[in-house]
Amino acid sequence: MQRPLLSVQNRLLSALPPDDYRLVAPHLTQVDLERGRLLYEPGDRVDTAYFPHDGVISLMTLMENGAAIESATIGREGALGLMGAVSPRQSLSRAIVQTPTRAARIGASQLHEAWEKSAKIRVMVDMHTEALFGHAVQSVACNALHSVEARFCRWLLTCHDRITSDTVALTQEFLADMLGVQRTTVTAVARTLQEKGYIRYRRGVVDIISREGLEAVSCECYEVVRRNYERLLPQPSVDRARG
Amino acid sequence: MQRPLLSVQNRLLSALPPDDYRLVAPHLTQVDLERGRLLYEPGDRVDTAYFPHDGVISLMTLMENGAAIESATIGREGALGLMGAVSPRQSLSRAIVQTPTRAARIGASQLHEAWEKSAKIRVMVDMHTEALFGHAVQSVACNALHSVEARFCRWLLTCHDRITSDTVALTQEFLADMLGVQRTTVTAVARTLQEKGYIRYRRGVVDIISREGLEAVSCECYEVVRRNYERLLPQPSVDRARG
DNA sequence: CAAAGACTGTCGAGAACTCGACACAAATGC
DNA sequence: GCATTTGTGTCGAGTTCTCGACAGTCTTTG
Repeated sequence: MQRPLLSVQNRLLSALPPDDYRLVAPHLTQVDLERGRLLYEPGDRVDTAYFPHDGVISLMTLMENGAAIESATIGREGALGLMGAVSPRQSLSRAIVQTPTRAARIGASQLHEAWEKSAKIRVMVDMHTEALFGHAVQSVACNALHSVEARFCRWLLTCHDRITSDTVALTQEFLADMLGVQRTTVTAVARTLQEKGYIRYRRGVVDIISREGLEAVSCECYEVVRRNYERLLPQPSVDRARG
Repeated sequence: MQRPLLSVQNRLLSALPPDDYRLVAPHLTQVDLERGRLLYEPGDRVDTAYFPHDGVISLMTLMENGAAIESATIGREGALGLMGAVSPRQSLSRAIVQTPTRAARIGASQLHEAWEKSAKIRVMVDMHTEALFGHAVQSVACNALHSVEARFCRWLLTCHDRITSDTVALTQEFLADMLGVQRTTVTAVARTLQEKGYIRYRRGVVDIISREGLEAVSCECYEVVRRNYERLLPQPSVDRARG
Protein backbone atom coordinates (compact mmCIF):
# COMPACT_ATOMS: atom_id res chain seq x y z
CA MET A 1 0.00 0.00 0.00
CA GLN A 2 1.30 3.35 -1.04
CA ARG A 3 1.29 6.32 1.26
CA PRO A 4 0.20 9.71 0.00
CA LEU A 5 2.79 11.99 -1.57
CA LEU A 6 4.79 13.88 0.95
CA SER A 7 4.88 17.62 0.41
CA VAL A 8 8.26 17.90 2.08
CA GLN A 9 11.03 15.40 2.42
CA ASN A 10 13.98 15.04 4.69
CA ARG A 11 16.78 16.95 3.07
CA LEU A 12 19.57 14.57 3.94
CA LEU A 13 17.78 11.62 2.41
CA SER A 14 16.61 13.48 -0.66
CA ALA A 15 20.13 14.71 -1.34
CA LEU A 16 21.50 11.18 -1.50
CA PRO A 17 22.21 9.88 -5.01
CA PRO A 18 19.93 6.99 -5.97
CA ASP A 19 22.56 4.29 -5.53
CA ASP A 20 23.32 5.43 -2.01
CA TYR A 21 19.71 5.94 -1.13
CA ARG A 22 18.98 2.35 -2.11
CA LEU A 23 21.28 1.21 0.67
CA VAL A 24 19.06 2.67 3.33
CA ALA A 25 15.64 2.74 1.64
CA PRO A 26 14.65 -0.86 2.36
CA HIS A 27 15.21 -0.28 6.07
CA LEU A 28 13.38 3.02 6.38
CA THR A 29 10.06 3.01 8.17
CA GLN A 30 7.77 6.01 8.03
CA VAL A 31 6.55 6.98 11.47
CA ASP A 32 4.33 9.65 12.94
CA LEU A 33 5.66 10.99 16.21
CA GLU A 34 3.28 12.76 18.49
CA ARG A 35 4.18 15.89 20.40
CA GLY A 36 5.95 15.19 23.67
CA ARG A 37 7.21 11.77 22.65
CA LEU A 38 10.54 11.01 24.29
CA LEU A 39 12.97 9.48 21.84
CA TYR A 40 16.09 9.45 23.99
CA GLU A 41 17.10 10.12 27.52
CA PRO A 42 20.73 10.81 28.49
CA GLY A 43 22.58 7.52 28.70
CA ASP A 44 20.20 5.65 26.41
CA ARG A 45 21.82 3.55 23.75
CA VAL A 46 21.35 5.22 20.37
CA ASP A 47 19.76 2.35 18.47
CA THR A 48 17.62 4.25 15.97
CA ALA A 49 18.07 7.25 13.70
CA TYR A 50 15.19 9.54 12.73
CA PHE A 51 15.06 11.66 9.56
CA PRO A 52 12.21 14.14 10.00
CA HIS A 53 10.17 15.13 6.96
CA ASP A 54 8.56 17.91 8.88
CA GLY A 55 8.30 18.81 12.52
CA VAL A 56 10.88 19.60 15.16
CA ILE A 57 12.81 17.41 17.55
CA SER A 58 14.64 19.10 20.42
CA LEU A 59 17.90 18.06 22.01
CA MET A 60 17.82 19.04 25.63
CA THR A 61 20.57 19.07 28.22
CA LEU A 62 19.39 17.84 31.62
CA MET A 63 20.63 19.38 34.82
CA GLU A 64 20.78 17.78 38.23
CA ASN A 65 17.88 19.85 39.49
CA GLY A 66 15.68 18.59 36.70
CA ALA A 67 15.96 21.63 34.44
CA ALA A 68 16.02 20.75 30.75
CA ILE A 69 17.46 23.34 28.38
CA GLU A 70 17.30 23.06 24.64
CA SER A 71 20.78 22.83 23.16
CA ALA A 72 19.89 22.15 19.53
CA THR A 73 16.95 21.32 17.30
CA ILE A 74 16.57 18.83 14.50
CA GLY A 75 14.24 19.15 11.55
CA ARG A 76 14.07 18.16 7.94
CA GLU A 77 17.54 19.55 7.29
CA GLY A 78 19.04 17.00 9.67
CA ALA A 79 18.56 13.80 11.60
CA LEU A 80 18.53 12.49 15.13
CA GLY A 81 20.92 9.74 16.16
CA LEU A 82 23.06 10.02 13.08
CA MET A 83 26.30 9.70 14.98
CA GLY A 84 25.13 6.24 15.98
CA ALA A 85 25.83 5.29 12.36
CA VAL A 86 29.53 5.56 13.04
CA SER A 87 29.71 3.50 16.20
CA PRO A 88 27.47 2.48 19.08
CA ARG A 89 27.06 5.22 21.62
CA GLN A 90 24.93 6.67 24.36
CA SER A 91 22.79 9.72 23.97
CA LEU A 92 24.15 12.80 25.70
CA SER A 93 20.83 14.59 25.69
CA ARG A 94 17.16 14.11 26.02
CA ALA A 95 15.54 14.05 22.60
CA ILE A 96 11.89 15.01 22.60
CA VAL A 97 9.36 15.58 19.85
CA GLN A 98 8.47 19.25 19.84
CA THR A 99 5.78 19.38 17.18
CA PRO A 100 3.98 16.47 15.53
CA THR A 101 6.62 14.96 13.29
CA ARG A 102 6.61 12.65 10.33
CA ALA A 103 9.96 10.96 10.05
CA ALA A 104 11.79 8.08 8.44
CA ARG A 105 13.29 5.74 10.98
CA ILE A 106 16.14 3.28 10.58
CA GLY A 107 17.97 1.00 12.96
CA ALA A 108 21.46 2.05 13.94
CA SER A 109 23.02 -1.21 12.81
CA GLN A 110 21.38 -1.02 9.42
CA LEU A 111 22.42 2.57 9.05
CA HIS A 112 25.90 1.55 10.06
CA GLU A 113 26.04 -1.02 7.25
CA ALA A 114 25.03 1.58 4.72
CA TRP A 115 27.56 3.95 6.23
CA GLU A 116 30.29 1.39 5.69
CA LYS A 117 29.35 0.86 2.08
CA SER A 118 28.71 4.41 0.93
CA ALA A 119 31.16 7.29 0.92
CA LYS A 120 28.28 9.68 0.25
CA ILE A 121 26.54 8.54 3.39
CA ARG A 122 29.72 8.97 5.38
CA VAL A 123 30.02 12.52 4.08
CA MET A 124 26.38 13.14 4.95
CA VAL A 125 26.96 12.03 8.54
CA ASP A 126 30.15 14.02 8.79
CA MET A 127 28.64 17.25 7.46
CA HIS A 128 25.60 16.89 9.64
CA THR A 129 27.75 16.43 12.71
CA GLU A 130 29.59 19.59 11.81
CA ALA A 131 26.38 21.56 11.31
CA LEU A 132 24.94 20.33 14.58
CA PHE A 133 28.14 21.27 16.36
CA GLY A 134 27.90 24.71 14.81
CA HIS A 135 24.34 24.96 16.07
CA ALA A 136 25.49 24.13 19.58
CA VAL A 137 28.43 26.53 19.74
CA GLN A 138 26.27 29.35 18.43
CA SER A 139 23.75 28.62 21.14
CA VAL A 140 26.45 28.77 23.78
CA ALA A 141 27.18 32.34 22.80
CA CYS A 142 23.53 33.18 22.27
CA ASN A 143 22.56 32.11 25.75
CA ALA A 144 25.41 34.11 27.22
CA LEU A 145 24.66 37.33 25.36
CA HIS A 146 21.15 37.67 24.05
CA SER A 147 17.90 38.71 25.62
CA VAL A 148 15.02 36.36 26.21
CA GLU A 149 13.03 38.27 23.63
CA ALA A 150 15.66 37.74 20.93
CA ARG A 151 16.00 34.08 21.80
CA PHE A 152 12.24 33.63 21.82
CA CYS A 153 12.07 34.99 18.27
CA ARG A 154 15.01 32.89 17.18
CA TRP A 155 13.26 29.82 18.50
CA LEU A 156 10.02 30.60 16.69
CA LEU A 157 11.80 31.23 13.41
CA THR A 158 13.80 28.04 13.63
CA CYS A 159 10.64 26.14 14.37
CA HIS A 160 8.73 27.85 11.58
CA ASP A 161 11.34 26.82 9.03
CA ARG A 162 10.76 23.21 9.88
CA ILE A 163 7.04 22.89 9.93
CA THR A 164 4.49 23.44 7.19
CA SER A 165 2.18 25.66 9.19
CA ASP A 166 2.17 29.14 10.68
CA THR A 167 0.79 27.75 13.91
CA VAL A 168 2.94 26.21 16.61
CA ALA A 169 1.44 24.30 19.49
CA LEU A 170 3.43 25.04 22.60
CA THR A 171 2.76 26.33 26.06
CA GLN A 172 4.62 29.28 27.46
CA GLU A 173 5.53 27.09 30.37
CA PHE A 174 7.32 24.63 28.15
CA LEU A 175 9.07 27.30 26.14
CA ALA A 176 10.27 28.87 29.36
CA ASP A 177 11.88 25.55 30.28
CA MET A 178 13.59 25.28 26.93
CA LEU A 179 14.99 28.77 27.07
CA GLY A 180 15.95 28.28 30.69
CA VAL A 181 13.95 31.24 32.00
CA GLN A 182 10.91 31.87 34.18
CA ARG A 183 7.47 31.43 32.73
CA THR A 184 6.54 34.94 33.78
CA THR A 185 9.33 36.28 31.61
CA VAL A 186 8.05 34.37 28.60
CA THR A 187 4.55 35.67 29.25
CA ALA A 188 5.82 39.23 29.27
CA VAL A 189 7.84 38.77 26.08
CA ALA A 190 4.96 37.05 24.31
CA ARG A 191 2.72 39.93 25.22
CA THR A 192 5.00 42.59 23.75
CA LEU A 193 5.44 40.56 20.57
CA GLN A 194 1.70 40.24 20.24
CA GLU A 195 1.27 43.96 20.78
CA LYS A 196 3.74 44.56 17.96
CA GLY A 197 1.59 42.30 15.81
CA TYR A 198 4.29 39.73 15.12
CA ILE A 199 2.53 36.82 16.77
CA ARG A 200 -0.85 35.96 18.16
CA TYR A 201 -1.19 33.44 20.89
CA ARG A 202 -3.81 31.70 22.84
CA ARG A 203 -3.74 28.86 25.32
CA GLY A 204 -0.98 26.56 24.11
CA VAL A 205 -0.86 27.90 20.57
CA VAL A 206 1.27 30.54 18.87
CA ASP A 207 0.42 31.91 15.43
CA ILE A 208 3.24 33.48 13.49
CA ILE A 209 1.92 36.62 11.84
CA SER A 210 5.05 38.40 10.70
CA ARG A 211 8.30 36.59 10.04
CA GLU A 212 9.88 39.91 9.14
CA GLY A 213 9.03 41.28 12.54
CA LEU A 214 10.43 38.25 14.30
CA GLU A 215 13.58 38.41 12.22
CA ALA A 216 14.08 42.02 13.21
CA VAL A 217 13.80 41.24 16.91
CA SER A 218 15.68 37.96 16.76
CA CYS A 219 19.43 37.84 17.23
CA GLU A 220 21.85 37.08 14.44
CA CYS A 221 22.15 33.49 15.68
CA TYR A 222 19.12 32.40 13.70
CA GLU A 223 20.69 33.39 10.41
CA VAL A 224 24.16 32.15 11.32
CA VAL A 225 22.94 28.65 12.08
CA ARG A 226 20.67 28.55 9.06
CA ARG A 227 23.43 29.59 6.69
CA ASN A 228 25.71 27.03 8.28
CA TYR A 229 23.30 24.25 7.44
CA GLU A 230 22.91 25.59 3.91
CA ARG A 231 26.64 25.62 3.45
CA LEU A 232 27.30 22.17 4.84
CA LEU A 233 24.34 20.15 3.67
CA PRO A 234 23.66 19.63 0.01
CA GLN A 235 20.38 20.66 -1.53
CA PRO A 236 17.88 18.01 -2.57
CA SER A 237 18.75 16.35 -5.87
CA VAL A 238 15.63 14.22 -6.07
CA ASP A 239 12.23 14.51 -4.50
CA ARG A 240 11.42 11.08 -3.19
CA ALA A 241 7.77 11.45 -2.59
CA ARG A 242 6.75 8.18 -1.16
CA GLY A 243 7.13 6.33 2.10
CA MET B 1 68.81 15.73 19.29
CA GLN B 2 66.48 14.50 21.94
CA ARG B 3 64.09 16.80 23.70
CA PRO B 4 63.73 16.64 27.45
CA LEU B 5 61.21 14.24 28.96
CA LEU B 6 57.71 15.60 29.02
CA SER B 7 56.02 15.45 32.36
CA VAL B 8 52.61 15.27 30.73
CA GLN B 9 51.52 13.93 27.38
CA ASN B 10 48.53 14.41 25.23
CA ARG B 11 46.04 11.78 26.27
CA LEU B 12 44.72 10.96 22.85
CA LEU B 13 48.15 10.27 21.47
CA SER B 14 49.36 8.35 24.49
CA ALA B 15 46.28 6.12 24.39
CA LEU B 16 47.04 4.97 20.87
CA PRO B 17 48.51 1.49 20.56
CA PRO B 18 52.10 1.54 19.25
CA ASP B 19 51.22 0.39 15.74
CA ASP B 20 48.68 3.15 15.33
CA TYR B 21 50.87 5.75 16.92
CA ARG B 22 53.60 4.92 14.41
CA LEU B 23 51.29 6.10 11.64
CA VAL B 24 51.24 9.64 12.96
CA ALA B 25 54.53 9.85 14.88
CA PRO B 26 56.77 10.66 11.89
CA HIS B 27 54.61 13.63 11.04
CA LEU B 28 54.28 15.09 14.51
CA THR B 29 56.14 18.28 15.26
CA GLN B 30 56.49 19.58 18.79
CA VAL B 31 55.62 23.22 19.05
CA ASP B 32 55.45 25.82 21.79
CA LEU B 33 52.47 28.10 21.40
CA GLU B 34 52.56 31.43 23.17
CA ARG B 35 49.59 32.91 24.92
CA GLY B 36 47.25 34.79 22.62
CA ARG B 37 48.36 32.99 19.46
CA LEU B 38 45.50 32.71 16.98
CA LEU B 39 45.35 29.27 15.46
CA TYR B 40 42.09 29.57 13.56
CA GLU B 41 39.58 32.19 12.62
CA PRO B 42 36.06 31.29 11.50
CA GLY B 43 36.15 30.26 7.87
CA ASP B 44 39.82 29.30 7.90
CA ARG B 45 40.63 26.03 6.27
CA VAL B 46 41.50 23.47 8.95
CA ASP B 47 44.89 22.37 7.68
CA THR B 48 46.59 21.42 10.94
CA ALA B 49 45.68 19.50 14.06
CA TYR B 50 47.16 20.27 17.48
CA PHE B 51 47.45 17.78 20.34
CA PRO B 52 48.26 19.78 23.48
CA HIS B 53 50.54 18.24 26.08
CA ASP B 54 49.68 20.95 28.52
CA GLY B 55 48.01 24.30 28.28
CA VAL B 56 44.59 25.38 27.12
CA ILE B 57 43.23 26.31 23.73
CA SER B 58 39.86 28.04 23.59
CA LEU B 59 37.25 27.71 20.92
CA MET B 60 35.38 30.97 20.67
CA THR B 61 32.23 31.85 18.81
CA LEU B 62 32.41 35.26 17.17
CA MET B 63 29.42 37.55 17.02
CA GLU B 64 28.76 40.31 14.51
CA ASN B 65 29.49 43.02 17.05
CA GLY B 66 32.93 41.57 17.71
CA ALA B 67 32.09 39.74 20.92
CA ALA B 68 33.93 36.45 21.28
CA ILE B 69 32.46 33.90 23.66
CA GLU B 70 34.18 30.70 24.66
CA SER B 71 32.18 27.71 23.53
CA ALA B 72 34.63 24.94 24.44
CA THR B 73 38.19 24.40 25.56
CA ILE B 74 40.80 21.94 24.42
CA GLY B 75 43.60 20.55 26.53
CA ARG B 76 45.65 17.41 26.86
CA GLU B 77 42.50 15.29 26.88
CA GLY B 78 41.68 16.38 23.35
CA ALA B 79 42.89 18.01 20.20
CA LEU B 80 42.17 20.96 17.96
CA GLY B 81 41.27 20.44 14.33
CA LEU B 82 40.68 16.74 14.70
CA MET B 83 37.57 16.76 12.56
CA GLY B 84 39.80 17.89 9.71
CA ALA B 85 41.17 14.34 9.73
CA VAL B 86 37.89 13.11 8.29
CA SER B 87 37.52 15.58 5.46
CA PRO B 88 38.62 19.10 4.57
CA ARG B 89 36.59 21.76 6.28
CA GLN B 90 36.46 25.29 7.55
CA SER B 91 36.77 26.27 11.16
CA LEU B 92 33.51 27.35 12.75
CA SER B 93 35.21 29.14 15.61
CA ARG B 94 38.16 31.20 16.54
CA ALA B 95 40.80 29.04 18.19
CA ILE B 96 43.16 30.93 20.45
CA VAL B 97 45.92 29.83 22.80
CA GLN B 98 44.81 30.59 26.32
CA THR B 99 47.87 29.62 28.31
CA PRO B 100 51.35 28.82 27.01
CA THR B 101 50.91 25.45 25.37
CA ARG B 102 53.23 22.69 24.29
CA ALA B 103 51.57 20.66 21.59
CA ALA B 104 52.22 18.10 18.89
CA ARG B 105 51.20 19.36 15.49
CA ILE B 106 50.36 17.41 12.36
CA GLY B 107 49.11 18.37 8.91
CA ALA B 108 45.50 17.58 8.16
CA SER B 109 46.36 15.55 5.07
CA GLN B 110 48.88 13.44 6.95
CA LEU B 111 46.44 12.91 9.77
CA HIS B 112 43.83 11.98 7.20
CA GLU B 113 46.11 9.28 5.79
CA ALA B 114 46.60 7.80 9.24
CA TRP B 115 42.88 8.06 9.82
CA GLU B 116 42.22 6.03 6.70
CA LYS B 117 44.64 3.32 7.75
CA SER B 118 43.83 2.94 11.42
CA ALA B 119 40.50 1.98 12.95
CA LYS B 120 41.85 3.02 16.36
CA ILE B 121 42.51 6.51 15.09
CA ARG B 122 39.05 6.69 13.59
CA VAL B 123 37.58 5.73 16.94
CA MET B 124 39.75 8.34 18.62
CA VAL B 125 38.44 11.08 16.34
CA ASP B 126 34.89 9.88 16.72
CA MET B 127 34.98 9.75 20.51
CA HIS B 128 36.67 13.12 20.73
CA THR B 129 34.02 14.66 18.53
CA GLU B 130 31.39 13.25 20.81
CA ALA B 131 33.11 14.57 23.93
CA LEU B 132 33.54 18.02 22.42
CA PHE B 133 29.90 18.05 21.43
CA GLY B 134 29.01 17.12 24.98
CA HIS B 135 31.15 19.99 26.20
CA ALA B 136 29.28 22.40 23.95
CA VAL B 137 25.76 21.29 24.82
CA GLN B 138 26.55 21.46 28.51
CA SER B 139 27.81 24.99 28.04
CA VAL B 140 24.60 25.95 26.27
CA ALA B 141 22.66 25.04 29.38
CA CYS B 142 25.30 26.45 31.72
CA ASN B 143 25.19 29.87 30.09
CA ALA B 144 21.42 29.89 30.26
CA LEU B 145 21.15 28.93 33.91
CA HIS B 146 24.22 29.55 36.00
CA SER B 147 25.62 32.62 37.69
CA VAL B 148 28.78 34.32 36.59
CA GLU B 149 30.39 33.24 39.84
CA ALA B 150 29.67 29.57 39.15
CA ARG B 151 30.87 29.83 35.58
CA PHE B 152 34.01 31.67 36.68
CA CYS B 153 34.86 28.80 39.02
CA ARG B 154 34.05 26.23 36.38
CA TRP B 155 36.40 27.96 34.01
CA LEU B 156 39.23 28.06 36.52
CA LEU B 157 38.83 24.39 37.38
CA THR B 158 38.77 23.33 33.75
CA CYS B 159 41.86 25.37 33.13
CA HIS B 160 43.61 24.04 36.22
CA ASP B 161 43.08 20.47 35.08
CA ARG B 162 44.99 21.16 31.92
CA ILE B 163 48.02 23.02 33.11
CA THR B 164 50.78 21.95 35.42
CA SER B 165 50.69 24.97 37.64
CA ASP B 166 48.42 26.58 40.21
CA THR B 167 48.90 29.92 38.55
CA VAL B 168 46.94 31.08 35.53
CA ALA B 169 47.92 34.16 33.60
CA LEU B 170 44.79 35.94 32.48
CA THR B 171 43.31 39.37 32.81
CA GLN B 172 39.86 39.93 34.17
CA GLU B 173 39.07 41.82 31.02
CA PHE B 174 39.79 38.82 28.87
CA LEU B 175 37.92 36.45 31.13
CA ALA B 176 34.93 38.77 31.00
CA ASP B 177 34.95 38.48 27.23
CA MET B 178 35.09 34.72 27.34
CA LEU B 179 32.23 34.44 29.77
CA GLY B 180 30.30 37.05 27.84
CA VAL B 181 29.87 39.42 30.79
CA GLN B 182 31.05 42.86 31.86
CA ARG B 183 34.49 43.26 33.28
CA THR B 184 33.10 44.93 36.37
CA THR B 185 31.12 41.79 37.09
CA VAL B 186 34.24 39.66 36.89
CA THR B 187 36.04 42.06 39.19
CA ALA B 188 33.28 41.75 41.75
CA VAL B 189 33.22 37.95 41.55
CA ALA B 190 36.99 37.69 41.75
CA ARG B 191 36.93 39.84 44.85
CA THR B 192 34.44 37.65 46.70
CA LEU B 193 36.35 34.49 45.74
CA GLN B 194 39.54 36.04 47.04
CA GLU B 195 37.80 37.03 50.26
CA LYS B 196 36.72 33.44 50.69
CA GLY B 197 40.36 32.43 50.24
CA TYR B 198 39.81 30.28 47.18
CA ILE B 199 41.95 32.32 44.84
CA ARG B 200 44.46 35.11 44.98
CA TYR B 201 44.91 37.43 42.11
CA ARG B 202 47.04 40.26 41.03
CA ARG B 203 47.39 42.13 37.81
CA GLY B 204 46.80 39.56 35.09
CA VAL B 205 47.49 36.53 37.29
CA VAL B 206 45.22 34.22 39.25
CA ASP B 207 46.54 31.78 41.85
CA ILE B 208 44.35 28.85 42.68
CA ILE B 209 44.47 28.35 46.43
CA SER B 210 41.59 25.97 47.09
CA ARG B 211 40.24 23.66 44.44
CA GLU B 212 37.71 22.38 46.96
CA GLY B 213 36.38 25.86 47.45
CA LEU B 214 36.08 26.43 43.73
CA GLU B 215 34.37 23.10 43.26
CA ALA B 216 31.82 24.03 45.87
CA VAL B 217 30.97 27.30 44.18
CA SER B 218 31.19 25.96 40.64
CA CYS B 219 28.16 24.51 38.93
CA GLU B 220 27.76 20.83 38.16
CA CYS B 221 28.80 21.47 34.55
CA TYR B 222 32.47 21.16 35.41
CA GLU B 223 32.06 17.61 36.66
CA VAL B 224 29.62 16.58 33.96
CA VAL B 225 31.98 17.54 31.17
CA ARG B 226 34.99 16.04 32.92
CA ARG B 227 33.25 12.72 33.45
CA ASN B 228 32.12 12.76 29.87
CA TYR B 229 35.70 12.97 28.68
CA GLU B 230 36.72 10.22 31.07
CA ARG B 231 33.99 7.98 29.78
CA LEU B 232 34.64 8.57 26.10
CA LEU B 233 38.38 8.84 25.89
CA PRO B 234 40.58 5.96 26.89
CA GLN B 235 43.24 6.33 29.52
CA PRO B 236 46.90 6.41 28.50
CA SER B 237 48.33 3.00 27.72
CA VAL B 238 51.89 4.17 27.21
CA ASP B 239 53.80 7.21 28.34
CA ARG B 240 55.61 8.45 25.30
CA ALA B 241 58.03 10.79 26.87
CA ARG B 242 59.81 12.23 23.96
CA GLY B 243 59.16 14.71 21.21
C1' DC C 1 62.73 58.91 34.50
C1' DA C 2 58.73 60.26 32.24
C1' DA C 3 54.98 59.08 29.53
C1' DA C 4 51.90 55.97 27.76
C1' DG C 5 49.34 51.99 27.96
C1' DA C 6 47.12 48.27 30.19
C1' DC C 7 44.71 46.44 34.05
C1' DT C 8 41.92 46.88 38.25
C1' DG C 9 38.61 49.14 41.87
C1' DT C 10 34.61 51.40 42.66
C1' DC C 11 30.37 53.82 42.13
C1' DG C 12 25.58 54.38 40.76
C1' DA C 13 21.56 54.33 37.90
C1' DG C 14 18.94 51.31 35.42
C1' DA C 15 17.49 47.15 32.89
C1' DA C 16 16.60 42.31 32.84
C1' DC C 17 15.25 38.63 34.95
C1' DT C 18 13.99 35.75 39.25
C1' DC C 19 10.86 33.91 42.43
C1' DG C 20 6.80 33.36 44.95
C1' DA C 21 2.04 34.28 45.19
C1' DC C 22 -2.56 34.38 43.74
C1' DA C 23 -6.51 35.05 40.63
C1' DC C 24 -8.56 33.73 36.56
C1' DA C 25 -9.71 31.14 32.29
C1' DA C 26 -9.79 27.29 29.31
C1' DA C 27 -9.63 22.44 28.68
C1' DT C 28 -10.34 17.83 30.42
C1' DG C 29 -12.36 14.06 32.88
C1' DC C 30 -15.90 11.85 35.23
C1' DG D 1 -22.70 19.57 34.76
C1' DC D 2 -19.21 19.91 38.03
C1' DA D 3 -14.66 19.27 39.68
C1' DT D 4 -10.00 19.07 38.47
C1' DT D 5 -6.19 20.07 35.96
C1' DT D 6 -3.59 22.92 33.17
C1' DG D 7 -2.22 27.15 31.21
C1' DT D 8 -2.09 32.30 31.46
C1' DG D 9 -2.02 37.29 33.59
C1' DT D 10 -0.31 40.11 36.89
C1' DC D 11 1.95 42.02 40.79
C1' DG D 12 5.90 43.23 43.56
C1' DA D 13 10.06 42.69 46.01
C1' DG D 14 14.58 41.31 45.30
C1' DT D 15 18.82 39.94 42.81
C1' DT D 16 21.95 39.89 39.17
C1' DC D 17 24.08 41.97 35.79
C1' DT D 18 24.70 46.00 32.48
C1' DC D 19 26.78 50.13 31.13
C1' DG D 20 29.20 54.29 31.46
C1' DA D 21 32.38 56.89 34.06
C1' DC D 22 36.49 57.88 36.37
C1' DA D 23 40.34 57.23 39.51
C1' DG D 24 44.18 54.58 40.76
C1' DT D 25 47.97 51.39 39.98
C1' DC D 26 51.13 48.56 37.81
C1' DT D 27 54.03 47.71 33.69
C1' DT D 28 56.27 48.78 29.65
C1' DT D 29 58.69 51.64 26.60
C1' DG D 30 61.30 55.16 24.87
